[in-house]
Amino acid sequence: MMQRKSFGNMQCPIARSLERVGEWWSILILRDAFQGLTRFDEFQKSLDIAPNILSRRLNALVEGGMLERRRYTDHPPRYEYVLTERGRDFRPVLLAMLAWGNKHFTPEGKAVVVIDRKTGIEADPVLVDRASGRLLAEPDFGTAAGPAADERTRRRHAAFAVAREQNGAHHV
Amino acid sequence: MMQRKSFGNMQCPIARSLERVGEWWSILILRDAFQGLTRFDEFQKSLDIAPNILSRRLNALVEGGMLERRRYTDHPPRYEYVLTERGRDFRPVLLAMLAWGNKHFTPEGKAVVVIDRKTGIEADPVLVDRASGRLLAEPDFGTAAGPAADERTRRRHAAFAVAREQNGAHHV
DNA sequence: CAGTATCCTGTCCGATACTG
DNA sequence: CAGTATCGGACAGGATACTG
Repeated sequence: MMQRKSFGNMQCPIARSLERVGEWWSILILRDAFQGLTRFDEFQKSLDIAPNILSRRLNALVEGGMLERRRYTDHPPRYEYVLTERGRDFRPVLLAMLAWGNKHFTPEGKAVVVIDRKTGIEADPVLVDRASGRLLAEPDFGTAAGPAADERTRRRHAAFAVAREQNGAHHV
Repeated sequence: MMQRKSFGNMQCPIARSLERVGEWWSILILRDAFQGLTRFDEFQKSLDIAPNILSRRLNALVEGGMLERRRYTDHPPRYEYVLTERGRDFRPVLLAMLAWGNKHFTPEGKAVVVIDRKTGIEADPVLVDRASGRLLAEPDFGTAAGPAADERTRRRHAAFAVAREQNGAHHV
């Protein structure tokens, strides 16, 4: 009945992202890819995942454009899986999840942290606006219907859209 | 056999986060909660989700500490679901996913954007280190085994751990 | 309005065996 | 080493009916 993954308003970029990385393993595979893993059996050992499942997820990630399958030796033909630009762009999501997990699900302390590779000093990942450097926090920042929004999306974001259109200086 | 969600190295904060929000709907429900939705039927209409499934996911989110179930009227007893601090802290993940989706999966243009609510100007979400404000990008920043890392985690991050322990100024 | 109760289906995943 | 092929189980999710 469900022809393919389809969740509510498919215009939503979050829902679209989930179409690509919604499966459990996908995100962990990408995480490992950022660790530098590229080969089938590296992923398999790291994740302790059944080979058929790994194959399936890897192919899905390749098809989704997050990984590229590249032959690294000719005979026998051997392939490695490397992050594409799209895959690398997923990194902020991963780090945001890492920060969230570190804050809320590590009663025994942090097992993995983000560090400055030169100094070894731990970093504290926060999301900001690139131009202004301001923290992307409520209530200063919110979401709004974008230029390509359809009716339904626009209705969802009515309150913000108003503020945006007026482009005024009063708070909502 | 699989008693509960368990993926490879469960020390990893990303894997732990996935335990809580790994199901497809969970993230979309949180997204809607940030839109201000609080009531059962609001979620249901917005997501076009079966009521039993919504009930299941909502309860899981409450149990996981992301949402709080709060009685807002006594007779008849009515409840609303509001974000807890843990739930609100998930926002950067959502916005990072939004940014990723906007960059890669919107051939027709952006349907939803992050804006400054006062000015209506679109923001460009990027992840930085809170203290230094520096972009958390490769190769300057990476992940490393934290203080609570077990053997396996430490081995995974061997290269980075070295840099961290030496705390030196040379690059890896 | 805010769910619960049933029943059913899809598919993600695990286990295992096998191949170039 | 790098996968494919097959089988089976668990569970997320869908459809629908029903209740206070």
